[in-house]
Amino acid sequence: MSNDEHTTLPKSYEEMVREISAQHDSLSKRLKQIARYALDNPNDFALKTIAEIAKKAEVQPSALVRFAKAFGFSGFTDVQRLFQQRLLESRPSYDNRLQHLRESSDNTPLDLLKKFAVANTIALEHLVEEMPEEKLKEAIRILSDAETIHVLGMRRSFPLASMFYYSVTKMGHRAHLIDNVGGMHVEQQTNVGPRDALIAFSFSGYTPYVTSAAEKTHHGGIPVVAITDHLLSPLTHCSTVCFHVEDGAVHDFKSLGASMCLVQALVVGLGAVETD
Amino acid sequence: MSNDEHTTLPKSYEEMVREISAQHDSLSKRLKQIARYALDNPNDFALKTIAEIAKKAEVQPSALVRFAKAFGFSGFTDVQRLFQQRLLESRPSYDNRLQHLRESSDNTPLDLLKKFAVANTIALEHLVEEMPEEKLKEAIRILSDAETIHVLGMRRSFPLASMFYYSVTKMGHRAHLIDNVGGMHVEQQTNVGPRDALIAFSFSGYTPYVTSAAEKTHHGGIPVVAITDHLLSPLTHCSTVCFHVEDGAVHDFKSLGASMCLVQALVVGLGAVETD
DNA sequence: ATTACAATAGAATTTATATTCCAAATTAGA
DNA sequence: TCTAATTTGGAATATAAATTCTATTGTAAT
Repeated sequence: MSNDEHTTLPKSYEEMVREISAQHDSLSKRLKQIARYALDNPNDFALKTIAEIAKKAEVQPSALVRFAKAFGFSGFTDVQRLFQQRLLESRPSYDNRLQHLRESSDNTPLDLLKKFAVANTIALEHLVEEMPEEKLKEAIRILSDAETIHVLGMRRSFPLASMFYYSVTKMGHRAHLIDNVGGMHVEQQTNVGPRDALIAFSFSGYTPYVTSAAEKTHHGGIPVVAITDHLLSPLTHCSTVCFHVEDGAVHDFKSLGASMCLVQALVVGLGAVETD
Repeated sequence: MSNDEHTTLPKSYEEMVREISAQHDSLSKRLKQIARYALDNPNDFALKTIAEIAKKAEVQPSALVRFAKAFGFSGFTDVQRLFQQRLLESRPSYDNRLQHLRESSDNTPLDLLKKFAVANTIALEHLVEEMPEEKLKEAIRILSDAETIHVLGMRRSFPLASMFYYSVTKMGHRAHLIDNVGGMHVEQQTNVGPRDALIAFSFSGYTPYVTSAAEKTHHGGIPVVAITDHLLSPLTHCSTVCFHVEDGAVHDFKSLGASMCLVQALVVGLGAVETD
């Protein structure tokens, strides 16, 4: 009659999550929808009534019951109990882990992760505080006016460049990534036309080619938006708008969190302008 | 007839507790009994039914309703909601902050920047809290044992892949970026040998090739470290270790801050192991 | 295209849960 | 001690929620 359980029925929230993720592929469309909702909104699953959950998840109440049965339960109530358990387990008291972290000298992987997270968070705060609104607007105006945006960033900056390129093309803007494939950066760069713009990323190492490319473009009267790490960076004086982003570092490894954030803001800001 | 409320009715668990302790002396015997039970077993009050609570507290169900009314509520259900809130408060819901953020008013460039910064910060907190130490260690062990680390990530994930590649080679580890230049990803992938490892990045779009490459590698008995965005991602089941990172998003544009952070932690962790 | 099968929505039903009510018990004041 | 007011227990009721059932829709195979 009903679903034969190929598997033992979950006894805890964790088991349930594991089971959901394991069975997910073999579930029907509606049941998948519920599975996703469960994982994304475990609190609702714990406290709301079937009717409420059904409404929010945009399914029928009966579908929730079927969901429960698909995992071997006798009804949804049993599933709900599992999700309630989760609320009871571990209510971690809020510690001042930021402070504690800085003092800790360990370098276990988890410690490193925490340090990077803190470094990034601080960098993000800085970024927002130091950012003059005018600069952002100006940069977006430049990029928006460009027929094609040429994107340049090597080595450490390449992830930023490729991300900008991906996002901005996704938004429908014409762009070109100077990736130096085949060592053809010179050829790639001669493509920059008078109605275009260049966005250049360069950090501490300052790959010479990036600097010289920005210089040449800037002197040619083509607008350059630069993202770099220091006022004394070579890009400061060969760009129309220059952002100085201090990314957090741990053991000399810069984390690009803040720069990424800026890139995204530029791209989305660009999108907002262009759909007006 | 009924209890005139000398006081405004509680809006939160904390207010309720304060009210209970304030009124306690003026309550009847049975109601005192219930008050004590409520303070000692707030979890029961949040999750059990009236009948169950009544039984455990050795009172009549109706007494619980009277208790609620004594504090100005229309029924016990309202009291229960307050006690449920408490369970939710202890796990601050990121969703709420994000939600609030998305709905917030303006979309000036500076606003967008702020939104991304907050979204990233939240994602970072999340990342750290949810990360099991074992997973990190396991991943680092796998990568460290590999003769060559093959790095795979397309489209949106390409920035992550290229960053991992850059950092890890900088540290002196042998690595190979599957960048699909010249459409040669198939050829690039056949290079993965039995003593190597694969690290794969894939998010929501789940570029099919990345999935299939991970599958093939995994089934070939070669260790796979995956970084993806959801438990239901196709990578979950074709990887030796799988990280689920929820990056913040604004206007559907995911910011890679948290993923970047994880990448850096992996790389530096790897460096720490290898210099031992 | 046709059939067989599985999945689904929504109404109908059953079950459970909360609330009300009132008679009985308790307490306080005279 | 007697009376009136208050509190209490527990059955009766009303309300809400979960579950089942069925007609309908969707889907895959022939």
